[in-house]
Amino acid sequence: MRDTVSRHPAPETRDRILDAAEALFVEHGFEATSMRMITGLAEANIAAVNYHFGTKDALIQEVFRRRLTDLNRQRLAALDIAEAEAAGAPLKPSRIVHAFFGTSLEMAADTANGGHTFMRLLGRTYTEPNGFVRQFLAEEYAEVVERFLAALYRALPDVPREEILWRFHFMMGAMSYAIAGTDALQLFAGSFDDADPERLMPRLMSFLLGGLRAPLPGTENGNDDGGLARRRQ
Amino acid sequence: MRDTVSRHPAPETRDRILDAAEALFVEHGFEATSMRMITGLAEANIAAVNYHFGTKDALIQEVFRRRLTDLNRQRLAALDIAEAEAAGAPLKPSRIVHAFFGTSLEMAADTANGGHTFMRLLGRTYTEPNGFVRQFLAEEYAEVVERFLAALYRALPDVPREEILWRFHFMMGAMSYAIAGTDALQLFAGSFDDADPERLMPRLMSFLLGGLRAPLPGTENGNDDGGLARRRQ
DNA sequence: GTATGATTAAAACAAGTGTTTGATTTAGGT
DNA sequence: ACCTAAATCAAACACTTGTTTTAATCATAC
Repeated sequence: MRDTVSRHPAPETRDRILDAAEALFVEHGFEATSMRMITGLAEANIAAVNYHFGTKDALIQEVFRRRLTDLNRQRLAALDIAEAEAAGAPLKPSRIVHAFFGTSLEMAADTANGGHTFMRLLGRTYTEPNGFVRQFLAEEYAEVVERFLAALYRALPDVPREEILWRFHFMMGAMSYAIAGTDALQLFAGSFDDADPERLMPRLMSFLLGGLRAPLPGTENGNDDGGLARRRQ
Repeated sequence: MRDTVSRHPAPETRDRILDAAEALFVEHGFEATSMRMITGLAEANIAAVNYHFGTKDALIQEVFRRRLTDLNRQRLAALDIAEAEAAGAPLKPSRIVHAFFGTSLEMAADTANGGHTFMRLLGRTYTEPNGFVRQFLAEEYAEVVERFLAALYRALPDVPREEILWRFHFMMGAMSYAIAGTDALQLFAGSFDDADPERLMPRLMSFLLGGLRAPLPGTENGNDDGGLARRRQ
C-alpha cells in the first residue's frame, strides 16, 4: 500500500527518488522536471514515484518536508539556547538573527549531503507562486516565525512591529541570494572566484545586522534616502 | 516574415501576447505557462506566437528585453544625474543605491502598466537557472553593473571590492523580496495588511543602506556576529 | 481591381506529460 | 514449505506540450 512508513526499515528507492528530485528541482524547477527525469536519475522505475508518494505534488511536498522539519527544529533549538542564556532578559538582535540565519547557512554549507542544494531550492520557493507549496511552507513555518518575531519584538521594543516584519522579510531575501551565491553573482560579475563558504557567514551576518539596526525611515538623522521619504508617518 | 519590426506600425497582437506572457510567467513560471495559456489570454491564435517570435524561448527573451532596456536606461540616467551633480567627486553611497534601487522600485510601483508584474518576474529570475535567460540577463546587465560597481568602489574606497560586490548582491536579494512583497510576507505572517507601496521605498532604502554601511566582518567593534567569525582574514 | 506581402486561422504533427494497470519479483512470518 | 504483503517492472492510458503546415484573410500599393 502507499501509506508512507511501513513496518520495514524502508528500502532505499524512496530516498534515491527524493535525492534525485531535489537535485533536479533546484536545477530545472518543479514543472520542468519530469517524473522520467527523476526516476531516470534515481535509477528507479517510472511507476515507483507514484507508488511511494502518490502524485508529483506529494513528492514535491515531501522533498521540502524532510529537510524543513530538521532545519526548523535546529532553528528553534538555537533560539532556545539563546533564551536560556539570557535568562528572561530580552535577547540581543544579533543573537536572534544568528539563531535563525546561522542555522540556515550551516545547512547551506553542507554541500556533501544536499543541504546546499535544498537551501537554494527553498530560497527560490518563497517568492514562487506554487499554490500548494506556499500553503505548505506557511504551515511548516508558522511556529518558527512566531517565535523569532516575538523575540525580535522584545529585542527591539522601540521599532514598530511592522518595520521589524519587513526587515525580517528583507533579511530572508538577502539570505536567499547569499545562498544562491556565486552562480547568481557571476551573472553580473564575470570575473569572480571567491566563493569560500567559510566567509559567507560573517559577510551575510554583518549585512543583515546592519540592515536590521538601520535608522528607521522617516528619521531625519543619517537616513539620507535621497529625498524620497517626504511622506512622514 | 518573422523579422520583428516591419514597415507597418506593428499590430497589437504582438503586444497582447507579450503582456499575456508576462502576466502568466510571473504567476506560473516559464515552464508551467503553455503557449495555449498565453494565446488564450491574449485572444490570439496559437500559431501567432511562433509567427511573431519564432519560439517560446525567443518570446521569453523578448518579454525581458522590452522592459529591461528601459529600466537599465533609467538606471544609468539616474546615475548620470548624480555624477553630474557631484562634479567629479565620489558619490555618496546613498545616492548610488538610490539611483539603482529607486528606479527599480519605481518600475515596481507601476501596477497599472505591468511594471510591478515584470519586476517580480525579474527578481525571481536572478536565482533561477534558466540557462539561456541567465545568459541574456548577464549581457543586458553588463554595462549597468559595471558603472554602478565602479561608483560604489569610488564611494567606499576603504571597503574591499569583494565585499562591495557581495553586499550589492545581498541588496539585490532584499529588493527582490521587497517587490515580491506582501504575497511572500503573508506566507509567514498571516495577519498582514499594510502593503502601501508608498512606504516600501523608504523602508527598503533604510535597510539597504544599513546593510551596505555595516561594519566589515572581522572588525571587532560593533560586529557581534555571535562568535562565529573566529577566522580572521 | 488586382497583385503583393503581412497577418490570422484551423488542423495536424511528433514527442513528452503525469498517472494507472496488471503481472512479476522480492522478502519475511509462521 | 507456503502464504502474504511490499516492491518493482513493462506497457499502456488519456492528455498536453511546442511547433509546423496549409489555407484563408487582411491591408496596402500600383
